[in-house]
Amino acid sequence: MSIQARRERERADRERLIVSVARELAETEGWEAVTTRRLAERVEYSQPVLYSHFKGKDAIVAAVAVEGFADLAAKMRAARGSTRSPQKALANVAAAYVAFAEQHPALYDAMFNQLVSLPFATPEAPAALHAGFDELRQVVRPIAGDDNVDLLAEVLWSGLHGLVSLTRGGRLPRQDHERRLALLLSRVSR
Amino acid sequence: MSIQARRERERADRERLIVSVARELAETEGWEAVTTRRLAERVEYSQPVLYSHFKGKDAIVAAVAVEGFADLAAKMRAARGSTRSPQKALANVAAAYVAFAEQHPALYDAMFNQLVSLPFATPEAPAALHAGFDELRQVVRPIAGDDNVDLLAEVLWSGLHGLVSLTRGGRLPRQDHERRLALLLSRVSR
DNA sequence: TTCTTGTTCCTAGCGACGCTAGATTTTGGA
DNA sequence: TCCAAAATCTAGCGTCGCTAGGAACAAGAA
Repeated sequence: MSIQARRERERADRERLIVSVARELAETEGWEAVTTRRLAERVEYSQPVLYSHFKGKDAIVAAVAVEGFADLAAKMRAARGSTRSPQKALANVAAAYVAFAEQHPALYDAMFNQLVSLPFATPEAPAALHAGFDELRQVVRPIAGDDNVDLLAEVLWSGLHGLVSLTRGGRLPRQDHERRLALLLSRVSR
Repeated sequence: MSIQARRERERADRERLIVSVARELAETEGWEAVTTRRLAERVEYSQPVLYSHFKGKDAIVAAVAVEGFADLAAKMRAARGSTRSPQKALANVAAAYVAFAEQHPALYDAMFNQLVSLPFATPEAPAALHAGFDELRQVVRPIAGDDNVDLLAEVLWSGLHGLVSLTRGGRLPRQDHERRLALLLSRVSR
């Protein structure tokens, strides 16, 4: 009995190890450096072990992405803090979102580009995902007026994501990034 | 003299053929089906001829993307037409943008996701790219107020791109797509 | 018309990828 | 101590982007 418990514990540890090594490798060298061979080598197991934990490479990327969503949600929560002014709260959370994307480009990639198959706008979506979206909802509520809060949160999210992803892809010059963000917020918030 | 001209003409034809076959293959079967082998087979040449035209596969994708930018710019231009009302013009152009992304997902992917190395926010950027951005500028000018027109055009672009790409990735439910778009426009345009 | 020279193009193959079948080692219990 | 089962590895499949080196071809000279 206890011995099986130990085995399960070890398996869970190894699974966490795989995910964190994948994440670290992606964050330091980019996703193109994350191959099943390299990953297996760093985890100090052979390739097939990866497939006893995850259905395929995509599933590993997905696991990393879920970590990313949790981190992002936490960052946004912290940024909102106990800010009184709705405008300030909005600005802080938006800035946190953008900063997260800039500081963790590979993670952000996994969350929004790499991956297509994570359940999202459904109840089965990871909790961290709902938590992150809730932050946007909170911060948007005071400025929604007659508009639907959920919809406005989604629109804000779209604006932030668009800004971030066009900038990261070189589509927008990095130069006026701050001004664009400020303009987006000022327009969205009236 | 004339014979070399013929050769150059044939080379140019073949290059166009490669790009259009790549585009067709991508649009019908997705980019993961566009391999250099399959492409070469459909063009009825061997793989290495691709590399005598393009530096690598990325360059072929880039060529397809440039076609995409031209098409998108044309669609937006047509949508604006001679619309009188600034609001209507904005709505039409935005709808055209979104429709293009929905009708040509693979093309849109090449333009905004697949590719990182196209020169963008610089003078060397393909003309079609400037043309497309100009459309946004035109349509945004009347609603800019005291704000910088270029910046507002970029913000609008970000919003549209965010909406499109989150929806396409399953991050936003397709259901209220229209309402989100309307909300984005109403917020941005005051 | 035949030969030579330079270009064009293809065959074959390299290293790396994600993934898996089957052999081998390790493990815990009889 | 031995055995069955579980865990793990070795080896390899098919595919990828890309390229070296040779074969086939065309154009000008003899």
